[in-house]
Amino acid sequence: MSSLSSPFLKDLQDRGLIHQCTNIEALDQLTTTTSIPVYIGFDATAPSLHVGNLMGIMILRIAQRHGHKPIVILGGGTTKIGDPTFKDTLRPLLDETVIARNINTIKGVFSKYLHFDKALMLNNEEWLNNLNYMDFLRDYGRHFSVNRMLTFDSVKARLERDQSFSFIELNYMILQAYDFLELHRRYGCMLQCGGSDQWGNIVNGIELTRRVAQKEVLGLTSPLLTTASGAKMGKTVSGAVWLNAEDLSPFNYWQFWRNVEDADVLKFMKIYTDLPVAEIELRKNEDINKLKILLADEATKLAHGAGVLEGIHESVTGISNAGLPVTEIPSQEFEGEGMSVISLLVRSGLCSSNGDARRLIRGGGCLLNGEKIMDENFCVPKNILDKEYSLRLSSGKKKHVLIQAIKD
RNA sequence: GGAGGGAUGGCCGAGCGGUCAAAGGCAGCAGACUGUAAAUCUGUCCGCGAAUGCGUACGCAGGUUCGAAUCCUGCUCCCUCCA
Repeated sequence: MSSLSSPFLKDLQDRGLIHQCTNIEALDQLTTTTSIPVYIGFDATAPSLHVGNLMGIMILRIAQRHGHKPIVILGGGTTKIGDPTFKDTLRPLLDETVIARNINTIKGVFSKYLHFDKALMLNNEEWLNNLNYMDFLRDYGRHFSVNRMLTFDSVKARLERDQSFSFIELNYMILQAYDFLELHRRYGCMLQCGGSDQWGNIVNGIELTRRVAQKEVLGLTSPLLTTASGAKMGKTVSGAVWLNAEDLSPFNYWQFWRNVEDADVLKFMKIYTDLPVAEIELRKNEDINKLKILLADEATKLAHGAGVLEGIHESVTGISNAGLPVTEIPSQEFEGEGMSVISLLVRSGLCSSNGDARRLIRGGGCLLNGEKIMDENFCVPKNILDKEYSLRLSSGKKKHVLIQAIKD
């Protein structure tokens, strides 16, 4: 890949977001001279998006910044089928109403990252639902070579598994290919992006468009990201790192970025923040913890708005508890004996069971307003609550919640 | 269609009538060190209980036995070899 002239592609390249392109010269020329619609598809299998989806979102954001037009496809139609790509088993087929509800909430997440006055969010159900099977087979099905489909790594991987690979799954890639063609027809879409695992699916769409519409559309994939220690991005054991405040508090989102491994900091800054690459390069020798805070701030700002940062900083430095996730407890529960810490740990979600809470306390990991609690049976008397009627409960030094007593 | 082998805790994997809530490893959680990093070390790691303990759990359903993850019967799913 010699020198690129398109600012958009240069930006992507500088940020390490380019893995493969079907025709980089053509794309470079196209994006240098004109503004094009760029599409990425997202699954609607969950009610929100998580950090694993964030790279795609950021690519669209960068595209928009350079004057191109992002098209977000929420795969309402394709989600009904389930992407078999590199999966070992058939995914459970999701109920339509669940998918519709998911799409609705996902829209909210997206609007934080893209300006939809100059971008589109579409549900591919719009065209997939009305397809007539016979017509579809005759008009499009004949352009797909099964021999060829079977050569794709994603399919090969699936065939090598012992479990059966059903026809419905083989159709996923056909429908995704059709999406691209349809987007080209309707909106002049020229480029589909995706993770490198989407290469085969993207190429199919390009070929279909060439055969049916005699147009050359393009594909660009990004590297599959793992953390320095090899874990998949955006997945932790306790679950996905969600981008919406309902599923993951801004404080915990911030903590996720704050605790990234040293080796990942610069890479993540380039991918997950708006900071100019030049500035990142300039600052790369600064204190690593300062950089992590910068990363956390910038990433959190995008997902939750700059407004949450002050509270988070105060919570982290101990000035206040303003940014902590809150667990409300009716104040009368503190009457009499007081409220048991074990119960507070469980109710706040810091621990998964009473036993878990007990173990935490035994291990010296439970703190109440910064004071280590060593007695498993400790009960919080009412007078410990400060004037705000609240207290800070912590599991270790990174996880904190605010226990808020409420009067009824 | 025939012959064998297998299914164990989030994952991998030992156990093959009692001492098994089930070795070991990984992942997780907390502690120590550091820097809210990595590596390392320590503890912990089904639920309830302060605890002796109790309840659930070794693919599913039954059975034998004082007692079963371990033996028997049937079922489901997987693997290997032969046709």
